[in-house]
Amino acid sequence: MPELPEVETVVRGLRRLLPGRTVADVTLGPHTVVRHPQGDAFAGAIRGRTWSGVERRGKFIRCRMAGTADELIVHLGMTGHLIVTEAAAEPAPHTHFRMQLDGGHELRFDDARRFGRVLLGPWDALVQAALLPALGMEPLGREFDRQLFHARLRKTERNVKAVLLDQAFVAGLGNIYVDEICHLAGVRPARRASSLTRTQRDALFDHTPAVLRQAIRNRGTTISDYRDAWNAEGTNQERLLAYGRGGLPCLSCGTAMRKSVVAGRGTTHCPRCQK
DNA sequence: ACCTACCTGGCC
DNA sequence: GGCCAGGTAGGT
Repeated sequence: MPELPEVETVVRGLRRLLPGRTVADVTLGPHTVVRHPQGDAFAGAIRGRTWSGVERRGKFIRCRMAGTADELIVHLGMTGHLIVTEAAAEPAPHTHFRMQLDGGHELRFDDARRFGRVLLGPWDALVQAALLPALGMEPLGREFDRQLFHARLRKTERNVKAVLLDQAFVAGLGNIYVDEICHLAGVRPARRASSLTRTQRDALFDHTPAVLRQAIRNRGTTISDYRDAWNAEGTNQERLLAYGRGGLPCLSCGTAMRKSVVAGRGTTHCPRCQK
């Protein structure tokens, strides 16, 4: 479900409440969505702690706690929700943890498909232990580097879609926004990356942050499941040009958009505008 | 560098 | 009943 703009919107929502709140108690559901640490250590390390800040890295949410290098790390998978709510509110189905906060709120995680992941620990140590993946460039950060982008695309035999979906290359892109980026850049997702012109690579590089920033302004894309930290839907689905528009006319040229499978994912492109 | 599996729910 | 879905990991 959630890609970088949705995760960023959740993070901004959490920042409005979490910092300064203390965790009075932690309740875990029957399913083991917590990957690390196992057993009671997870709840024990969080109970009594006070949240300091909330950050995003790729599609991961990082909730920092005062006085420790440990942080709560949440990946929403396809259907996960990290939500702040009144403590009295009925929990959503498939709620996997609840954290009672001072002031009458709870931080809750629910995830029907259980593709999400929850970990606790220092970020770098978890990467070292291979419990977290090493992530590539942040597309909205200063480190998003044009030269590196060109070099990587030039040398791989994979298709453009697979490369852009690779979290070890650029962190945070997913199926929706890769289709949008390719459409705006005029590039077929199935194109072998090494066959692109310099101009096409530049267009992909330039449209990546633009597409993500627009989606963040629109508080994310809600197709069905996605909600932010305050259970609100996004509006970016009203602005999508490619994703979900198979068979519909291209908004640039009117040609019917084509749906296919690229890199194992449903993919939509305009056969006329995208080369 | 590909597959397939992992889950549930919604839609045809 | 079968197919599809915004996510990754793990095996080939």
